[in-house]
Amino acid sequence: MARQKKMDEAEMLKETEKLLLERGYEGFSFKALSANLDIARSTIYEYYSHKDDLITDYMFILVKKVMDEMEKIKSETTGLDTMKEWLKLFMRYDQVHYMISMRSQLDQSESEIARNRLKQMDGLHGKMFFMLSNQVKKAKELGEVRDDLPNELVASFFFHSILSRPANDENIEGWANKLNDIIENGVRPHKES
Amino acid sequence: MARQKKMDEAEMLKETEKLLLERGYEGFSFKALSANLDIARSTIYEYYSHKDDLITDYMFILVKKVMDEMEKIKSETTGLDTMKEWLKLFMRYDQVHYMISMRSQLDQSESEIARNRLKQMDGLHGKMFFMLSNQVKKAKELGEVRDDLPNELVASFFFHSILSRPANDENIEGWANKLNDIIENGVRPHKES
Amino acid sequence: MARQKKMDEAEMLKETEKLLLERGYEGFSFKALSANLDIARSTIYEYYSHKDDLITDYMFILVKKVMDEMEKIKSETTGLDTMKEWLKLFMRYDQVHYMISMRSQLDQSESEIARNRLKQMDGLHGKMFFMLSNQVKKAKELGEVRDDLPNELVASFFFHSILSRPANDENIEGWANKLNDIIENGVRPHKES
Amino acid sequence: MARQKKMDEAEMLKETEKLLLERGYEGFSFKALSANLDIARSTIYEYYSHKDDLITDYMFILVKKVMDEMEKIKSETTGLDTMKEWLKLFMRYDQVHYMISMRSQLDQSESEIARNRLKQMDGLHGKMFFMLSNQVKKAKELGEVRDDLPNELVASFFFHSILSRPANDENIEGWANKLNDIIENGVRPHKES
DNA sequence: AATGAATGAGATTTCATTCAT
DNA sequence: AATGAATGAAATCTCATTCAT
Repeated sequence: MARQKKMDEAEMLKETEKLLLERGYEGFSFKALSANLDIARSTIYEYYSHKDDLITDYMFILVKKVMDEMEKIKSETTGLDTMKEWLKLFMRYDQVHYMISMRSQLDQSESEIARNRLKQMDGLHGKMFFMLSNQVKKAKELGEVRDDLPNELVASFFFHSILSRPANDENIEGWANKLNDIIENGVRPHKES
Repeated sequence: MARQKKMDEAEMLKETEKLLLERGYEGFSFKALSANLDIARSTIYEYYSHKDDLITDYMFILVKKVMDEMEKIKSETTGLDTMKEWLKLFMRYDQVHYMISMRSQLDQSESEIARNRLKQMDGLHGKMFFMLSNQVKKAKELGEVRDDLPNELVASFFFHSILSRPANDENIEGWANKLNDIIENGVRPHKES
Repeated sequence: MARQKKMDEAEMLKETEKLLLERGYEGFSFKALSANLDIARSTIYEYYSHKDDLITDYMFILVKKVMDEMEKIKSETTGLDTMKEWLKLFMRYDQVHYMISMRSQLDQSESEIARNRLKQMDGLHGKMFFMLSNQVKKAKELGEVRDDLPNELVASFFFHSILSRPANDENIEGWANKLNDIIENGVRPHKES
Repeated sequence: MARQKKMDEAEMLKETEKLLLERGYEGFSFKALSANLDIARSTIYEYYSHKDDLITDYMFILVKKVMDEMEKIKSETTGLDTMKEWLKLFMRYDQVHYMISMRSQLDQSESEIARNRLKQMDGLHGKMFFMLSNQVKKAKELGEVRDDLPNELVASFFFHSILSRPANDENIEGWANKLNDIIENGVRPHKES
């Protein structure tokens, strides 16, 4: 995995993220990366022997970070509150959605290391969804979620809802609340109101 | 090999869609396309002189088709019912979401034709969101949607909700109903129930 | 040689000249030609089965035309007067110089017909220079040209002098006179004047 | 095959010249060049990212070299003597004429670098003609050139005269003298002789 | 550790040319 | 005669990757 070298690997991953977001998998190249980092192209190979190794490494670290923060949040909150905090977390890491859409292109990678890391990532991803679903289950037990809805569907709803961005990105907190509100209460006027 | 047989352009677009979904923008190549269609690579250039021309043509036709069906549905239904039918429509055309994520890579296309078609597409896309938002507004007037939610946010919710797929894709109709139910009523148990 | 067809072959050659002058041998293509003539690309093949056949045909006809006019002028004038009239002729057909510079690229043509026509052209070309040199010889006999100059060199001087164009192309006749004056009398002031 | 051995850029330009003279702009290809240099085609792209970049680089260097030698000659001679030495210089660099005829094909080059270098070249070219004309003016002041001839026309005559090659290329010096003699004194016998 | 140099494989694209109608 | 359709060959160019220093 080639960690802890002298060259600032964190910067390398940061720049990788930037390039991936800007240009997508196809536009991402060691040529561009080395130019942005102002190092020789061949130097990157001292750290990652394949393009896909770097990309999957970046992706894995990203998902891992999200997971870790999810765990932390889970230990501090309960029920739908946890879900709401997770929602905010997903907002902060909204690249994840883009990376997921990119993932499929890596499936046929020639690098075994990359393919292996993808499997690990899928594992994490699965775990993440399990956590989400499980939290829904707990919220149901607390009476916070309707019993007639499949856990996975509700979980997925929280995860994808952040794709609905308001035109003006102003207030993250307010946006999170709105999203959460819709998911919890729906768009119909409440009966009693 | 079948000289003189006029190429079936519909088939070409079909195969284009297939390849784009399978491999993404980067993986899509005239080489692969020509192999799948069993024609010479250069033959494709008789129809589309740039790779991006073909891709944007496919995308435009796709969005147009969705738009047309949206119009039709709109003329037959009202209020949230319209939204629900649109939801089902989005499910049938769920490639649209993938294509949207691909769109950004086409921005710097060297083909002017492609760039123009992208502009047209953006126009259609804008119109589509306007229709969605407008329908939300009408639903509000019918008292079907809470007044405190921004039209665009609700619209966007309908559009993106279909990304929440149940594990087992069995029952499209059932799934659509569930999604719609969540959006309309939220995941919390109703107070009175 | 496929002459006398219904399609206006003269127009085809005219357009060929235009394209060759505009874009050079490399830029000339049946694709562009057919577009300019508003006919199908394949139609051109009814007249010329190879690109180089058309080009060499055009060139040959051009050189032939110049030759014919040279002959005519020769029959009407004598000595340096003939040379002067030829000079004007070369001005009217100044494409010839461009075509000559293009000629070498055709040497390795795959079309035997084209290679043969090149040989014919070279023959004409040789004949043309023979006529020029011969006329110089006759002018010498008339005492109009210095005896110490090689005929070929003087001949060549007349032929190439038209490449010296005045900045403002205004007056062709005046220009011709100036050129002729320099060739005949040189740029030094005359001793007795 | 000789990895790591730094490419000799001078040799690259030499071979470029050879190919351009042999085959013209159209016949010139990186494939042929790489074969002649016994390197991989892609290696050339490490030095010049566009075909036209290489060609214009070569051309610019060529014109620059001629200019520099012109300047040197100018500082050592005066009047028509300078012109005569320049004439010999043009003979040594007679490729220049071929390159000029090629120039127009580069006008629509897609490479901005190439287009820029063309502009620089045009600048040099303009300067060169200015030097020529200016030298004619000085020769006039010395009484060596007739006052009734436009400077530019005389200048152009010197420049193009070298296209008149004697059949047998034997004696460069003798040829130069003949050309110069014609330009200075004309082809007519002198009155007093 | 880092890098300059070189390369091979492949992608996009253009055209001359053929052939059936 | 004329044309629509298809094709093969080649050219330009881009990169991931290797290797010697």
